[in-house]
Amino acid sequence: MANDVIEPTVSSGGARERGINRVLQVLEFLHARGEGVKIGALAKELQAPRSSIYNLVSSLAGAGLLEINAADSRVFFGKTMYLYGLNYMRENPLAKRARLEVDRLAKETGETSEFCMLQSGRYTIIHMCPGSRPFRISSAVGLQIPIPWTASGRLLLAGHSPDQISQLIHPRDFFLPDGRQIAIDDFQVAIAQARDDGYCLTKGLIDAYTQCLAAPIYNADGQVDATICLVLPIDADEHRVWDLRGQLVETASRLST
Amino acid sequence: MANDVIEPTVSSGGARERGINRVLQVLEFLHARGEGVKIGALAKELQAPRSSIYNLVSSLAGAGLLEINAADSRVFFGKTMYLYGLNYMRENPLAKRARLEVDRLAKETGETSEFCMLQSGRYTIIHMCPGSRPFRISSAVGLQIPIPWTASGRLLLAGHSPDQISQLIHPRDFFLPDGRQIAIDDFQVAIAQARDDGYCLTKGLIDAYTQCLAAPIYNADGQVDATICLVLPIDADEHRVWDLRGQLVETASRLST
DNA sequence: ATTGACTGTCTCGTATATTGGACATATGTA
DNA sequence: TACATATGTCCAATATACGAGACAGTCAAT
Repeated sequence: MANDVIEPTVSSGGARERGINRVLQVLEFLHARGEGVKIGALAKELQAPRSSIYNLVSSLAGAGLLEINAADSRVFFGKTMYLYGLNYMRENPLAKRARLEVDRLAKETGETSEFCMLQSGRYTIIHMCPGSRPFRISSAVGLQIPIPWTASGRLLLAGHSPDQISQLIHPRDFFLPDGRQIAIDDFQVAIAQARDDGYCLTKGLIDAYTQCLAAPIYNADGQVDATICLVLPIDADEHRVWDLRGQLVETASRLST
Repeated sequence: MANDVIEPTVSSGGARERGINRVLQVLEFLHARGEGVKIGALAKELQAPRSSIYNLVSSLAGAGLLEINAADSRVFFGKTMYLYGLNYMRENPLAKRARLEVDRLAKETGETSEFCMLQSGRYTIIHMCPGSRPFRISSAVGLQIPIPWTASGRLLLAGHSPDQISQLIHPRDFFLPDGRQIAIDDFQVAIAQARDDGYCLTKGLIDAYTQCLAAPIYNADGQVDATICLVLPIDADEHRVWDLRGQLVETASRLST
């Protein structure tokens, strides 16, 4: 009674999933894996009955949401998933508008420009338009990056309490690619700062040669729903960065509802 | 007994669907509809129990595959669907290569260029790159067009028997936008012709001002898996069309396994 | 104020989707 | 050749997801 522990979501052993949750498990796993997986391996990795996965995959493959490679019988996303997914970009009011603005920004500034959101607790690039520099930043649509590594991440967490933030982010994500560690306290301060400033600039975080400039897009409730950001070379002229900041914030506020 | 009718797939009333099939039903419906639908309407249109649809939608929305518009609570595809779908383009060997070739063709020829496949029995534009003409053909990725209206459609049906073809295509699809009807016999002949020629050219079918040039992509079994096609103005120089035909066929055969 | 239509949430009995296991083939390796 | 491991398909038993309906709340029209 003194310690009336809440059960950690699932009682014991392996989370037993059925029905639609199995479907979601499979899709999530394939997305995380990023390449085709054999059905057997899929069942093993998900700790699910082989027969269940066979049934499930053949249903999804029948609809074209998954495809089974004829050569090596690996399972991966199919063209129906692609076509369904395009509906999001075509119809979602925010995504639709943001895409146009991002493309415009990239064209006008010559810098790589991105539209980002949280997707199932992960920082995700929804749309990106490469800049015109010969050495391009390696970034891509669909890429998921640890939240603390990014300027956009700081803004996207603005509405969350420190506790939520600590829980949301895996400790390993506080280590940058080069091994440096971001102190969690500094991070919390940076988030508050970014919220108050209405933009965020991070220098040399993911790599030493770039700085990222991000601005928040608010939804009707005043929550940060998404961000747009520019990826700039670390030695960009300070006045120009300040000017770009203005453009970015202006664009973001136009995208806010 | 004289009229021992085969039961129309499901005994009585409405096709009773459960589990994963319900999921597929919902997604298919939303895709066909092309815009957000209220949950209640969704249940009504699918003739499904309201409570089932509520459960299903909230599961899918929880995963981000669907999203519920906060303002008017309409349901439509979500960003997770978009991100999952991108995996298809990123990883599918054929789609990946075809996209590059289509972009190249459009750039080199200045004409609208498309990559097409059958998706659940419907002719679908998987990727498109607009040409440089001032008056663009209105075509878009994800667009589904009645098979008989297109040059690609003729090639995609190459492997099917006349019976299969008749069954696959809805009678209404033999009527062109302007009301003209395509005779089914002529259509069958055109398919055989296209198969033998290894390409297909149709003039003024969808509209009077364009002709379409398509070439088949074969899979390992020698079946037509997909096509690439060019959309040209109806008065294009004949020699140029012949030259483009060569380029197109050559590109398609490079894409064939 | 009354009516009707719709939304979102919940409960409980039961039709059925899921599953463990069996089977026949295929692939690989000592 | 024999042995081990994986694939794809099928089946019967049963745990459970689904569906009918109840309920409270919202909105518009009369």
